[in-house]
Amino acid sequence: MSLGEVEVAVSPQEKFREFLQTKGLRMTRERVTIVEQVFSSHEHFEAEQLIQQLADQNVSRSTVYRTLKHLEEAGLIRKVARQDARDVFEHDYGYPQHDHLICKKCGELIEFQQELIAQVLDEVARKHGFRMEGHRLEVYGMCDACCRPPKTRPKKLNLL
Amino acid sequence: MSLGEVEVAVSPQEKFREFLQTKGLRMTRERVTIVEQVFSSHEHFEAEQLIQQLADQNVSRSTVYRTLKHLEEAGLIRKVARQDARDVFEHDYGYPQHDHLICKKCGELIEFQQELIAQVLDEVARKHGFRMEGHRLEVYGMCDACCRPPKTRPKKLNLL
DNA sequence: TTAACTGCAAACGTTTTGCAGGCGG
DNA sequence: CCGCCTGCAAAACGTTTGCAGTTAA
Repeated sequence: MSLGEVEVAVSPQEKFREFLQTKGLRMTRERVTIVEQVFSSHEHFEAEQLIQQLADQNVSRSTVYRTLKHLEEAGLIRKVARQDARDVFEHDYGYPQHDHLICKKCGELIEFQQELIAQVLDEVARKHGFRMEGHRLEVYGMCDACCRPPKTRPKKLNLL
Repeated sequence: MSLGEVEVAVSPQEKFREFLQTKGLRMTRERVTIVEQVFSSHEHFEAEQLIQQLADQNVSRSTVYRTLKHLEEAGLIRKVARQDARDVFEHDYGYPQHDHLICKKCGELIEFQQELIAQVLDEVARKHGFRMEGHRLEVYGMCDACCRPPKTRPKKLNLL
């Protein structure tokens, strides 16, 4: 499934390097490592997670937080929700615009795309003379799996 | 229901008292005071604000936080956004469903109503077998006022 | 009476920052 | 060589909690 990716002309690494240059900042070993880890999968992630994964590569907590901030400013990632007291991030580069259904029970984030929403928001913004830069839409509730009573799902894994 | 008013049969105080009773909790002087303050205006507010306003009425920080949690559970208020690191609340009782434009510069929250959004979300949720309980939509950008650079008096456009 | 409530201060978990030394450009 | 970068530890932040005395019902 590694194929079929969106056509990103420039890799996240390159994109980040460009951003850093325009800001007079530098590409370091730590930053390369972080970008690598962040873009190694399309999963949502939290700072703490990243810190764990990078622990054996000698990247400190502070550097992770500092770099996440830069990545966000560079438009490579974005905060997508808050789970408990932690920020949840996801890719914002080479990834189509979408929003999330958030299960209050199991915490799962389900992505969905809905062209109409962006259109409606454009219209609303225009009406208010508001220069829209982005949005965050979190839909709360309970996911399909968590809705079903336990007894109807005896968890058969016949296909293993 | 009274003339012209929204159809709120019961006052926030009463509503809260009912909620507390069903939970085996009590209506105290502090809780009355807090509900009073919270519903004295329709403005958005933060915990810290409330704490300041209630300081001279001998309501402690802990009690404010604890009561906000109950008010939220009672459906009287809801978290509407995050500003910096703080939760922003607003009334959720006797107040129509709406979302917000949030100015990144001055922090202003502009409310808007858009029937279509709820409809779209209903549809999306159904498609995913998701039981929607609510949503939070924050639109980021810059408000009309902040978009115009010269603030107090429009200076002449002496282009350099 | 008795369980819930309160204020206080200490605790909490996440994120930020000051610092002294290290290194990219 | 300048000044951005790093790890560390400590601080900061909003929020929560343990406690012991207080109070609603």
